[in-house]
Amino acid sequence: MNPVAIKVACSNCNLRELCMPLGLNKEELERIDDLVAVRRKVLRGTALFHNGETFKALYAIRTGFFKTTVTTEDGRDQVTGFQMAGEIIGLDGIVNDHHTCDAVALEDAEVCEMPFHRIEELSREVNSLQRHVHKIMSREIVREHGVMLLLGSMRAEERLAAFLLNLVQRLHARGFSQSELILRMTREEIGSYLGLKLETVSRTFSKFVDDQIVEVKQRHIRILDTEALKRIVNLQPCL
Amino acid sequence: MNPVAIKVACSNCNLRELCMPLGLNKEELERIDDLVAVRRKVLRGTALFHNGETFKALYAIRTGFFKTTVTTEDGRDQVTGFQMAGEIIGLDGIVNDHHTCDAVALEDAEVCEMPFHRIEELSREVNSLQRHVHKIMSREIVREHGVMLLLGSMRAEERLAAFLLNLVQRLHARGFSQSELILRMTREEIGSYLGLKLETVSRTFSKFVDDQIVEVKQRHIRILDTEALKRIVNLQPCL
DNA sequence: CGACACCTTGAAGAGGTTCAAGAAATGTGG
DNA sequence: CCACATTTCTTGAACCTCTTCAAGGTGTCG
Repeated sequence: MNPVAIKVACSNCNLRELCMPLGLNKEELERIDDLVAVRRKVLRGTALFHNGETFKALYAIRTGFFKTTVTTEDGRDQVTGFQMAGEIIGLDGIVNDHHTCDAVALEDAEVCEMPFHRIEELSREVNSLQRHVHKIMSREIVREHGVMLLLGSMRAEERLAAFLLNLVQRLHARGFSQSELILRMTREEIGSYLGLKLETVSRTFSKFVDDQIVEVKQRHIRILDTEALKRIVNLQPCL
Repeated sequence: MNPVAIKVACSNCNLRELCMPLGLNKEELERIDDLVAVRRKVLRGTALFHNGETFKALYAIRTGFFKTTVTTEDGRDQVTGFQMAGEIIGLDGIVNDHHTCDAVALEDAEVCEMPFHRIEELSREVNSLQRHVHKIMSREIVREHGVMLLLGSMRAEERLAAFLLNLVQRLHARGFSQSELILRMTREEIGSYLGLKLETVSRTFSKFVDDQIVEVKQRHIRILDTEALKRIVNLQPCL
């Protein structure tokens, strides 16, 4: 665990608008640069942090793709989210000074490590940073409400449709295609996130292919009919 | 919508240790008193705030019991949590300046309304308050991870057992019995929270009664065998 | 006391899981 | 670069858990 460390600057980072507040003046921007202690590379399959580890920093993803998972005493685990460039991970560690989930890179990744004590210091002085931190945490709470809704009340097809729409929407916001994507995770990981078994995920993909809603070649997905996916998500169960 | 408003002080509130940071000096305590704009009474069955309403404040529950729910376009809704005295609600509204869920009182309640701009102001100056706000939000994120685990990977009995253990533990922390509790919510609301139908909740209660794990008289629950509940939650599915 | 909301229980049915086998892709070492 | 091992994905069939539909019971409140 000796990460490659490179000194960097937010002020000329092209992801700034994703992970940092807008409308900062020059001086504030320079101070924000000091937030990032180091950049760290995280190889595919390795963890950025583990459940139980001491919490020291939040991480802004520069490149790559992560999953976060929680685990029960008896070894079951649940994927709680997939994170991509510009998103922040590590918020779970703040409460008890220890992380309560694992963050694992699903492809080679690079993150900006921002020591939390510095975030707290600086956000006392830069109001827009304070506001930003609050919004990021609130956004995560709201996202999780959505996942609870999905897990609590949707059927397999609805879950997978919602999942695909969400992924493609976030990718599109980052300049990628609205209709094509490459899944960075296995069927099993999708299933864990959606509360389904991997076979069910696979079968549901196959059903979507039959219905000509998507094309699936392994992890390469092409969405043929976005509207159909939206209809599936919003579909009233029966009446 | 013209709530009963009473001016109050945190400094002599017996719930202070639940909703406010510890170890404040006299001056800080006095300033924190100014956080609470008003107290508001919320009658059973009425909402403290609604989905879509402008976000202005966080609320600390003084007395009573709430549920929060999110709703889909097509009208399905999901209970995202039950909140009791000393807990904070409203965090969902920070991201977009609008609430994204409903908070409804399940029994007559009283809350302390804390305008969020004041919280932000004061937490720039009182470090322990800043830290406290961060922890509250992080705690909510971690709680929701737990719910995702429950919804994504547990079976009906495990869900209900986990639910009862969680409720009774929180009640115990507030000085109530470790073994007796009165449910403030219907079977349907429990079911919504746990991703089950009300009939399944009812049947699972009945099974627990058969197994002499609990006594159930409507909403009055007596836990006879806490260990059994814990075993059910931690039970490995098969192997 | 009667209306209404809430809860329980039964029987039938559906959706998802489990188990199993095979195919396709990926990685590894010679 | 190819053969082989490994991981990942797909598909089928049987099974099981939870849901749905239905009816009746219990409790509460005007």
